[in-house]
Amino acid sequence: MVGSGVVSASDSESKSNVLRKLLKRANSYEDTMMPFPGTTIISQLLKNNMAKNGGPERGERGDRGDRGDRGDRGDRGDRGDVGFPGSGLSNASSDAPQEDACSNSSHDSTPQECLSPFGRPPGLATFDIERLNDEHLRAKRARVENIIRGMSHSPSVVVPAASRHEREHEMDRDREMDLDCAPPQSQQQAPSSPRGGEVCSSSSRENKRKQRLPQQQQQSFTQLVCQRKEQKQEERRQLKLQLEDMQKQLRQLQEKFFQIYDSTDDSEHNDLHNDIGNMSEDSPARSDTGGDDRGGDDLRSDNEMSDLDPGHFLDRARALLQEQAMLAAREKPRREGLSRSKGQGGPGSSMHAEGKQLAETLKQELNSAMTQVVDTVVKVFAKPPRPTPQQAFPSLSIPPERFPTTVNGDNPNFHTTNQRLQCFGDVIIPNPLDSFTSMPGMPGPTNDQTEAIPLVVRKTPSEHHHHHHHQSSAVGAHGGHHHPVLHPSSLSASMGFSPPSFRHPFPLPLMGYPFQSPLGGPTGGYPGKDRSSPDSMDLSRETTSLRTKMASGHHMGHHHRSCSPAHPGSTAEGLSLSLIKSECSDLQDMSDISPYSGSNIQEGLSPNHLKKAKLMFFYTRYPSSNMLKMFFSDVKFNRCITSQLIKWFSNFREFYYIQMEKFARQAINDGVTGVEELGVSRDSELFRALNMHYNKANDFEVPERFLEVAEITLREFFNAIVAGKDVDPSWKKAIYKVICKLDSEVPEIFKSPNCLQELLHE
DNA sequence: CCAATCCCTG
DNA sequence: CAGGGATTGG
Repeated sequence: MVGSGVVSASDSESKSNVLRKLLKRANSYEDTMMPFPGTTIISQLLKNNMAKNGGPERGERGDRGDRGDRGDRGDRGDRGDVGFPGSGLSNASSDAPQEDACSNSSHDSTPQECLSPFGRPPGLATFDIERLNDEHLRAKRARVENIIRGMSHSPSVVVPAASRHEREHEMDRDREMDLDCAPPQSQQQAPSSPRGGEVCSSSSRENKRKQRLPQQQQQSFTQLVCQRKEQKQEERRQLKLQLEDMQKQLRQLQEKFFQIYDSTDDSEHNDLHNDIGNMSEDSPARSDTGGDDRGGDDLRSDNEMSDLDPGHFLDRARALLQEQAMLAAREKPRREGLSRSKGQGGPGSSMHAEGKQLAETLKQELNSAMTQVVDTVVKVFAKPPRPTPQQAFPSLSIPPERFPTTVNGDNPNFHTTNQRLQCFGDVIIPNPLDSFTSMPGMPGPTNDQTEAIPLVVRKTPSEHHHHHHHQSSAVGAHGGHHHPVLHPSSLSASMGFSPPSFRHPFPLPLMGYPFQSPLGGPTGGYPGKDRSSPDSMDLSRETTSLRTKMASGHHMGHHHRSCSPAHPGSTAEGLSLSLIKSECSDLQDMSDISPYSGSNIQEGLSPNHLKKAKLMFFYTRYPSSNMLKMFFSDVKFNRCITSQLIKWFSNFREFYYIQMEKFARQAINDGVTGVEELGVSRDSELFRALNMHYNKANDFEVPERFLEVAEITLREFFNAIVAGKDVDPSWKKAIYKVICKLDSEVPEIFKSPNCLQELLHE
């Protein structure tokens, strides 16, 4: 567990780092910082500030996230199935991608960037003016920024940011592989459910979180209550840790700020410290040991924050930055000719006064913001654990006689703990079992009835527009449902128990494919990743998509109750955590109530998916199912979806080869004698035919490699026909074998659910 | 046995 | 493209 000792240690470390970083300001700091989940809001804001200032880091963005993450498909057999599910993920650092795989490298709309919790505030445009001639201020701001950065990396994080980021990648890869290879989980039977296939079941992996189970587990019912209480306290403790970190950072920011502006008014300084100290009276060290019976404390400030949400907080912070900018701009003319280095030696008094004023404002704003954050967090945990009238914790509803006696030899605590944890930490993964049942080779009752369901779900244009609206506005500051500060990914990042799915949302495809919903159905089983996009917390989007799915539902007729309106009070809470919690309980209910809910609301493949698949065909003719899962990570994969995608590519190939054969024969009929005369260029008939099919709108630049492959294929056919091999009924198979080795890497951008927009926009 | 593919049809 | 039967390979 992250103890206070760790915090202080990294704290001192950060301070020393600060000095070093002040000296050598790395241009690339944005890269390392951007994807760091623990980045605080302050540093985010400051970073945005810097970006607006036109820092040199602008050009480096495209590099991020474009690294060919995967490679090594050469040895894949002519059958696409590598049999090793994780193979597509395994070679993180290997080969440089092939030439065309880089065609999108300069594209700078990586998922990470979309994740930036808030857009550039329009008000900061004033920076553009001063940016031209105010070197001093920029340098100053840069220093502040560096300070922040130094601090933001340290608290409660023992691992250096960079390696840590890498490690999370690794972990997730492992997790995915585990997921794929995992043996069938013991399907747990909820007492109320006639068939238990989709009832809440957590893999033991997700149970890594400290399982401190008391010894007297025989006191089943009351014991469970106690455990839950402890869990809650544990989480609260973690949150407080995080809070303290933020406070620490704030304090350091204050100090550095004073240094920079040479404002050495100690009284105010101390005031602020006192304020912060007051706020953090619930110190983590204390709650670590004590921990019980402190709910009253947490409730104390509930009423102060009725209208509070992180959006508000962001607004305030943004206003703060604007204020800073204004002050600095006014200050600029006076500072002309002043000594540039103003470490501790006091420059002019006017500057002093203004700096002081600025410091005052900053402190106030920071203070209030901090207070709000604290209150918000506290409120979350003061919130009753059962937000919905339905049963949020199925473990509690299990008849008591079930656990005390170890029936069938399995540990009763396993179930209950899992279920409980699922409702707590792993709330983002509503039903992990669903991920399992969707894997190939996983026999599951939930898959059976999906067989005959039409797979392409066509949404109405209005709904489409709706989604777009949400997407575009999601980046903005309309702060209702976006909670960058307390977003799970940033929260859990510094917590000890981060549930797997909270981690590293960045390099992975985000949710929100134009027609698709982020969180899928009630069990929303994505293949174990990418569900931490801020958008995925968007309540209205979620409900919309649910509604969409049900409206378009092809007589999936199993009546699950509508879950759209079923987030009581979530918006009022304005916090993703609570939102998730309530959502979890809802999902829990779904699985408990409706035996078919597991695969009932399935995500169909939209026309856009088809389009994307066609474009992908330009790169890969024989994608493995695992590859497809990776590139269509926004669909809930089950047997049908997989089959359909594979069928698509099979159809693509069919058409492709038919064209090849046709044109080869045509060439022969035209008197072509040698393959040298056969070429495939962008204006050849063959290419036009192919492009017509896979890229009808011609809005995608077909990679050069595809032309080469097409040419090779054409020549293969030509040679085979000329050689008279076509008498053999299976003469094409040899050609297939050749062609299947010519697949190239699909650019990373295709993993993004929004890749169509990004690809076709260029 | 199952997944992937081929082949054909509509 | 989708469905469906046949085939193949693990």
